[in-house]
Amino acid sequence: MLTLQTPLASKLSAFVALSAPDLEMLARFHRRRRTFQAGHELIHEGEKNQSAFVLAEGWACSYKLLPDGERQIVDFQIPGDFLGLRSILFRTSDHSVEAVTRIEASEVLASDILDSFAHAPRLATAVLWAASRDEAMVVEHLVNLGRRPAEIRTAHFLLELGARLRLVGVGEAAGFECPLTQYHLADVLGLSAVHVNRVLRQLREDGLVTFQKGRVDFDDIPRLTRLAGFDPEYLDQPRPFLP
Amino acid sequence: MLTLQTPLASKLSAFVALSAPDLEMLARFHRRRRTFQAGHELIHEGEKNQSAFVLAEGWACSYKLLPDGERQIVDFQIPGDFLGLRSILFRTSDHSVEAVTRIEASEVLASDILDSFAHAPRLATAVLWAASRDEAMVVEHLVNLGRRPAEIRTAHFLLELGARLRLVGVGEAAGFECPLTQYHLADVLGLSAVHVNRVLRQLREDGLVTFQKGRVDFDDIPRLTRLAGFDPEYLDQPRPFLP
DNA sequence: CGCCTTATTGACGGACCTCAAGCTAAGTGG
DNA sequence: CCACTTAGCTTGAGGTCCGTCAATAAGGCG
Repeated sequence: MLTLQTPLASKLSAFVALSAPDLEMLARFHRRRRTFQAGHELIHEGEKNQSAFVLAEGWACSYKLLPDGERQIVDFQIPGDFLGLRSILFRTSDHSVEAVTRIEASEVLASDILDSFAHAPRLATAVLWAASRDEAMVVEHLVNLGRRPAEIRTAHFLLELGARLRLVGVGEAAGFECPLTQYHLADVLGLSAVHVNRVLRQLREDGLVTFQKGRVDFDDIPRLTRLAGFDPEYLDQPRPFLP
Repeated sequence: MLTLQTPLASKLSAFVALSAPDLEMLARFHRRRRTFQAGHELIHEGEKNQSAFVLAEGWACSYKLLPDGERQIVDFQIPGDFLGLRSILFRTSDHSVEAVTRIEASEVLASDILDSFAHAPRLATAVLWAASRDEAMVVEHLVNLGRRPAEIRTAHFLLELGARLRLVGVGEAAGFECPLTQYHLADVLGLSAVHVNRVLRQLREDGLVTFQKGRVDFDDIPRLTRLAGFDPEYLDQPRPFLP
């Protein structure tokens, strides 16, 4: 019997109870494991025939660059997340992905995905669910950028990141190790690095969160959650939907 | 032989050549056709067991409300688009959907989707592709909100909308009929209605776009496209990926 | 030690918001 | 036919959130 050895398998199993053949098919996603240095760009916006990856270890981020050189980070990826899944369904990738830390990731070929759809429908459903969950996070991020002021936006982002990490068993309720710089925060929050710095100071002095020295510490979770209007519903991993 | 009678079927066929059994399965998505008045809320954020729909006629929008009553529109949907696909994969819907105009839409049950995954893998692949294309639009929108100033943001949005409509055979290159109010624009662009009004005037006086009386007219497409940094690559419908 | 990345803080300006008032067009009922 | 309402659009004045520019620490790391 196959065990749930990978973060992806355990994530998908939270949605669909996967059979032995499903897990075997899923295991094919994890051949071709590779290591990349921090800062390496795995997927290049605008280029054709890009691969996808499954992240096994470390942090990555997906982003787009604008004509004037500015960058908008779309999301950060943590172990168990796909990298560049969209880029194998489109001819050319609509975004870039780079390693934030040193990472380990397995290359997934288009044929792996397509075969799984043809021969393991439950796995296919699970992949659609994972893609939908990613989209839900992007949507929440979009609301964050469109309608929340900088301080609330930052608080919301840090709470979401903490919740996501907890779901894959990283960090504690009170905080987590965080390899991001204030420039990463600026690029994901649509702010200038200078303003991010001021907002972080404000949040720290108000006794809400401390973002410092590679760690995020939640100093007052109830007050912070209320301030941010944070509701983790859209991240929830219920009992399997398909038993 | 089945013909491509619905906008959804023709959209999916641009990605995957669907067989007769695929099309038959897809036809099941279109039983239960219903009509809704403008302003009717079809899908309710936070409620359980919501349906999904396929939009056949008219415009809809998906959005989230914030605690202070503000609204962020995530996207507009036009014929051939799914409404609330994510809400049937999650226990509770993470967003709301309402009709912008009078619309016609067919209710899609979770079982319709799941059966199609089990018995029509090519159709399943096509649905994943459609979901990924929606996500690509949300991502571009996110970049718009995070990093583009109001005027460029507005220009980009109108160009994207025009391009999407052309792909389903609505409107012309020079413009399109548009049922949106300036309040809709404000909610989708993350701006105040007052500022939207000023930006539209600016764009009109600069001879770039005219948004007036239920129509959008592109007055200088090359200059507008350059201003917005608009590249429709992410919307492209190439020859079928799976022949 | 010298270099480069990251963090910090101040001064100043501008993009966008809020409040407020008034306009137009279309509908509704007397 | 006309008062009245309502939804949508328009414009001005004034304030604020956040960006840019600039300078200085404060660490990693060869």
